[in-house]
Amino acid sequence: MAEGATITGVQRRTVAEDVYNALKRDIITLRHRPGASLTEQELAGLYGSSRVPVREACGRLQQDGLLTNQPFKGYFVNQISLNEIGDCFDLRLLLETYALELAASRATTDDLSRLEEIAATEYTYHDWESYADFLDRNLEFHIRLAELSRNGRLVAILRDLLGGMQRFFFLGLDLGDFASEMRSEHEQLVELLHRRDPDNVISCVRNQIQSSRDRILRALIDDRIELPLR
Amino acid sequence: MAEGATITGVQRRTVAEDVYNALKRDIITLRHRPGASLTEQELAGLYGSSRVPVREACGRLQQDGLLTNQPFKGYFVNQISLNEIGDCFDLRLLLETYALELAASRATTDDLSRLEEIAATEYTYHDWESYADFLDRNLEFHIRLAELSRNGRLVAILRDLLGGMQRFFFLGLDLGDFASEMRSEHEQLVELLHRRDPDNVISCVRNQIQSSRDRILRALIDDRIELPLR
DNA sequence: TGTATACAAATTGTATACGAAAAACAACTT
DNA sequence: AAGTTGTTTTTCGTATACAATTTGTATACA
Repeated sequence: MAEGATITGVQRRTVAEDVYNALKRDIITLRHRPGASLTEQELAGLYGSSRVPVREACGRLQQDGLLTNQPFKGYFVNQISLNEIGDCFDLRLLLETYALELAASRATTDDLSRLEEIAATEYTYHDWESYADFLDRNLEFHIRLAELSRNGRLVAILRDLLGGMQRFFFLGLDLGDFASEMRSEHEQLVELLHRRDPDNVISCVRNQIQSSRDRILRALIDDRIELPLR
Repeated sequence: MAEGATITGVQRRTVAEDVYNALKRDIITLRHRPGASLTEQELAGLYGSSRVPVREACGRLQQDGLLTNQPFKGYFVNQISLNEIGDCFDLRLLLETYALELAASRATTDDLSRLEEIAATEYTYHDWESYADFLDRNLEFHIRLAELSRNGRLVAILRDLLGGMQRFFFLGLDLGDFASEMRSEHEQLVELLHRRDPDNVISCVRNQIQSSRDRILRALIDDRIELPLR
């Protein structure tokens, strides 16, 4: 869901879709800074389309929690606040552990094999271009993981939540080279699922989420970006 | 969030907003049956606007999980499946108990007083028109309750989830006269929050959600609507 | 100087027209 | 009768033009 025009999984190339992806990426990679003001006209110029596809893209980004519309003033890139980061991570913990609890009992060996293939994803430290790609694949991994819960609505919610958090994750990546660390975290999770070890799966994902949160908070404290404290 | 054009809480009347609300209500009250096919043109005619606001409305309803778009075929009202009902209720249990857990420790006496005012909402048995209004106010109550958690993202998720479940709730209402029962359930919850009794708050809401689920499943078994079994 | 008012500018909201892509259908071939 | 091809119809996607609404500004007046 929230994936635009789809034909049973195949995505049609539409201008609105392109604008959505491009704009989203630019927000996530902080090319558009939190608080920045963007008008439809401006965006239409920037991304080479008319205002109609821009409107559609902005509408979706509003639901993604990345943009806010102020009538007759324009769109504004949502601020990143410590509160919001905390809220999101609390929810991520709640929902992702729940998903894995279900997955541990419902996933087949086949499912897990398929998952292994995309667990192996890394990025190149200091290569900003690779960050965005990594974030996409990392998101896909977590979504596939969630899909093992066999609860479609849960997957949709997690997709939205994690999608909205990509911007946070981006902050954490440049802080240090965690590429291989994160990769082995992925593989460890799949391994534990293979062993049908629900308790350890839960505590494992819990630790991973905590360390992800810590990475990001450390990046913020390192003054990598100025942000409102509440 | 997900509330269309807003000026600090005040909602502007826009055609797209009207179409969204009207169409949503018609889907929730089953005026558009699950599986029904709707084209943009058709909807524009039905709701007296051009296709542009219809597109926007349908886009939002897709994210709400009420519509699906099949390119070049039209929009289709999503089916109601037992699986989906189960999934949604599982999530509701998880998220709403979590929200109340937070609320129990974070809500002020003032918050609770304000909540009491909207807890008292009923519907008139067999008066279908009153059902939709009741569902709206009931949703508002649960959202306000969730807001006491002070986790804005959680509120947004619950708004989407419960919003998408309105159609299920609708089914349950006509099964019997639960108006006063639901009202006292609301009041009981607020009462327990007042007493700062977290454990009982949780078990209370758990019971209420269970009985809500049972009502709906009973309505379905009573063959009130034909639906796919998986 | 302060305030009210009228006007101009900026921005979004909506309708409409046109084009592209897919689906539905019919005619044709084998 | 089945499959294939070509045409028509349907439906969506996009650009553009215009209307509605708000904001900001300048001006007149007290």
